[in-house]
Amino acid sequence: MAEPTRDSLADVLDEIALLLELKGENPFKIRAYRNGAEVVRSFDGDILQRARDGELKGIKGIGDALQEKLHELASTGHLEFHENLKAEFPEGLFELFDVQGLGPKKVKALYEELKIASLGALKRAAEAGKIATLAGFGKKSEEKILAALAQKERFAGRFLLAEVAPHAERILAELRAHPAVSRAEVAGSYRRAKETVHDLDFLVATRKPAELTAHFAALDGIEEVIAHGDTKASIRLENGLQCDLRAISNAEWPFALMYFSGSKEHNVSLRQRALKQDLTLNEYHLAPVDGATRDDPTGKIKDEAGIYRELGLAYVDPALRENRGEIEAAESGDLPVLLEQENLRGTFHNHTTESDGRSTLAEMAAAARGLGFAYLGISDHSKSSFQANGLDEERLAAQVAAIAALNEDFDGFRLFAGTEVDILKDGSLDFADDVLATLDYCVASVHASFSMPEKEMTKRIIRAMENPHVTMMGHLTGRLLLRREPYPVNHDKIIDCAAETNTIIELNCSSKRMDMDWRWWHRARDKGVRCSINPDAHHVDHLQALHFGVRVARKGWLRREDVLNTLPLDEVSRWLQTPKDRRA
DNA sequence: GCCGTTTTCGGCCCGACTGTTTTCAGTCG
Repeated sequence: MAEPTRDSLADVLDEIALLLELKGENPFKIRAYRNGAEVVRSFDGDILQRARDGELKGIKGIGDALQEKLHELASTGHLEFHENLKAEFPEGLFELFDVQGLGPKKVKALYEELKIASLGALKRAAEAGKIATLAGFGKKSEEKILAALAQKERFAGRFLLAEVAPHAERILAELRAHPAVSRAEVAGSYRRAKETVHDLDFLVATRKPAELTAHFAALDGIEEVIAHGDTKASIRLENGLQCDLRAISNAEWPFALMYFSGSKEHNVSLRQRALKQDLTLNEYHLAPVDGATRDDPTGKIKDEAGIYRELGLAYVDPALRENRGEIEAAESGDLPVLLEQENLRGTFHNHTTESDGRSTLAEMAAAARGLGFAYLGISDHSKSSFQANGLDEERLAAQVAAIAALNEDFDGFRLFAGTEVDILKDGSLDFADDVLATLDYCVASVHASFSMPEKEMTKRIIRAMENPHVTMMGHLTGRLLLRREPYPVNHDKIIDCAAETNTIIELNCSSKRMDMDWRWWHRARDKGVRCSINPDAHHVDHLQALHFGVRVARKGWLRREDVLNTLPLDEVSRWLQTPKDRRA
């Protein structure tokens, strides 16, 4: 078995939860495993080492049983309890859970009654009409299973944040235009700025809910109406994106908006907090629990901030609602003042037609000025990236000269000459130091030899960051969302190295990257690592990605002062000219 | 399986929709 990691520990706990569900175990026990997985994922510290050392005492949500299991898992790489559970069911059974409408009870019935343990077997049984004969299933269930399987084949089921944005805005505008709607919003993971979303959750405040669900179910561009009731409807767009609508009253708005914005974990935490004050929180109200003598605050709450206030908390921005410390920070008054899009003064890491971009140097400069930026960093590929038409030393020198010539004519705007230099297999760079020294800055990225063990890849990247000419680390894990897994790196070590060497880590906000992942920024920030929000633009239109970059940066708790490209031109110029070991 | 300033036992967040039922279980969010 591969070396255990934080994620593999959490994944095993989640898998145990699923297996216990299949066995029909106590639902609260199942929840304890799920909760434990979440605690492991978001724990602030080296939980892997603590698990190895058997030092997990005192972590909320990890009791005696989970402590022992995590210790066994971290120190030996496997868990007997887990292995035994797994042995009770065939491997393929797990993929059945990905079919919409199938939960543990139905999967169990399909397996026990019809010996179905794979998507293929499920399809064959449905087509043969066998499923409709099962108790608890009927003709409709069988049709739904076939439809869900077809849908699964056509669409991955998740979408990039930037990809769904136009649909979200279009539908939102149509809902707001309806005369019976007083307020409308997109809630859910879209509002929380998750890098990928599974569906869009719309919320409207109206006195005529049934009219709105009907309006929603009749929108343009719908492939299928999945469900349509008096207060709730679900549709699927032609691109496969599922959209849900909830219609509620004006008075319920703040409660519903909070509820449907999630995350689920954030909401659960708030509910538990409410219960300590004898209050029950749901999508309709924040009211006294049965039998409590206290007053009902529901009527005086007009917005989400009012709910937080009633619970003794500062307002929590939707991007932070992931139950990763934001509630504690809201209680103690330590929530960050988050970065705003208008704080950005420029951006680094952009390509031109000189390598694999589709806009020229002059076009990129004009586009950046059009957005009101004071500077734009150009960083075309280096020679090893021959697939991307990377520049050699000679072409790079010519580009530096071309940039200098353009800068002659600018007033209050500047192009910075840089490179996106390849980090070679051994951690050395594709350009020699004396070449890098001729540039304003340097982004270093991995573009080849992805399949290395974590240790080696981490060493490779650290060696690059230790170079005095490397300003920032580009797309740290090389992931392509929904397409390519990240290569394994030790984030903790890289963050520590970035802090020590004053190397910036990029938040590459190309919609398919969003790399480094938002989950790591809070920790990086606390260690003093600075971020640069870069679109990795290969066309003038790609500069728009910065909008989503800012939203994801906010999700990573980043403030204006944590982000290099919020500095005005004179300060950022001075900063780049200061030798790396003397930069603040 | 976890947790505790009402508790070391008895709670654990909860409502809408669908389909298969004839009063409700399962799934989803």
